[in-house]
Amino acid sequence: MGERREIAALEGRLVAELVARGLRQTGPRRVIARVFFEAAPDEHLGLDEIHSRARKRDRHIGYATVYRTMKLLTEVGLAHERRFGDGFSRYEVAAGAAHHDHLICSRCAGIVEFEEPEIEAIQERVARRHGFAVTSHRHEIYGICASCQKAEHG
Amino acid sequence: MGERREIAALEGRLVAELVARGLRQTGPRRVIARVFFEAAPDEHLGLDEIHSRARKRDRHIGYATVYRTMKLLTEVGLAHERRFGDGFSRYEVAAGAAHHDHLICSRCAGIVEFEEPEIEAIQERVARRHGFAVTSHRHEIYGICASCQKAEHG
DNA sequence: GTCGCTGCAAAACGTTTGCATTTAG
DNA sequence: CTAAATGCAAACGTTTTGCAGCGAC
Repeated sequence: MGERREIAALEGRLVAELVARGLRQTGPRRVIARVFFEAAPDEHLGLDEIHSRARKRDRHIGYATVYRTMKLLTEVGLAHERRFGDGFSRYEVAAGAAHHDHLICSRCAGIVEFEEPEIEAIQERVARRHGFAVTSHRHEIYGICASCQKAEHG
Repeated sequence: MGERREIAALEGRLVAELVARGLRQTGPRRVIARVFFEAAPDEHLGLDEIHSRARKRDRHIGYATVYRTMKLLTEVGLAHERRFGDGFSRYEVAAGAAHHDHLICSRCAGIVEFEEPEIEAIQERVARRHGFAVTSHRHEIYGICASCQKAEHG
């Protein structure tokens, strides 16, 4: 699997960004970034979760450092901050490539990602019609997932 | 203009809901609902703004009452709560009819609404493919609006 | 030795709730 | 009269910041 390779690549990009900005490579940063990069692509971790996972590797890491590191990762384009309806921010690895959106189950909070180039195209057209230059977008579909639908009939 | 009529209609729906639920018609509720219903369709007021407008008509209205009234309006389906990226909730009159989404200018925070049935259709298809029963969605396109683009070249 | 980074604790933020009082029905 | 609604102030949960000490370079 290319997983290892991809994480290494992400870490490489981070190091490059740090150097380019005259910032330092530190233990906490490395741990937090790695926890984040290693998360399953559909986990969408919140600060709390990242913090607790990071602590398993270095007990001293503080919440504020997680916050600041994720902010940094977002600024350099390695992370995307998402705000679903549940009150806190979640982060996902910025897919260098295709953008994707989310299907969110209102019952079990499960999240499925999807890509739909056709929607992206239409959306680009809509924006142009209104004179907007698109920088990003967010598209979330809320509903009840298959397994929760089944459970409901029980 | 049908504006007056429409506000009256919305107020009527609210009264009907209140009666149906055994709730009371009170001064503060009337004022808050009216402020909300009278807002321009693209204003997307936050609690703060609704509160301050309501206070202009009744100095005694408290923030908590605005909060609870907007929650009520949301529950009975007369308001939709929106959370854009700016940290607080905004409300808009629930268009009984067609759903619409938002184009948001990252520079001036201006908001333009749009409807795109084609996107809705595709999205329905995507959800079905994943076994989801759609209940709602949110689609926001972020970018720079025409006038901010011009300003930028200045 | 710098200057950035860290952890802690505390502030800030919008949202939400407990409670004593007021008021619609 | 009674239960619902109100305003205030305080509690919440999360995000953000101030600061003294620590550590990368």
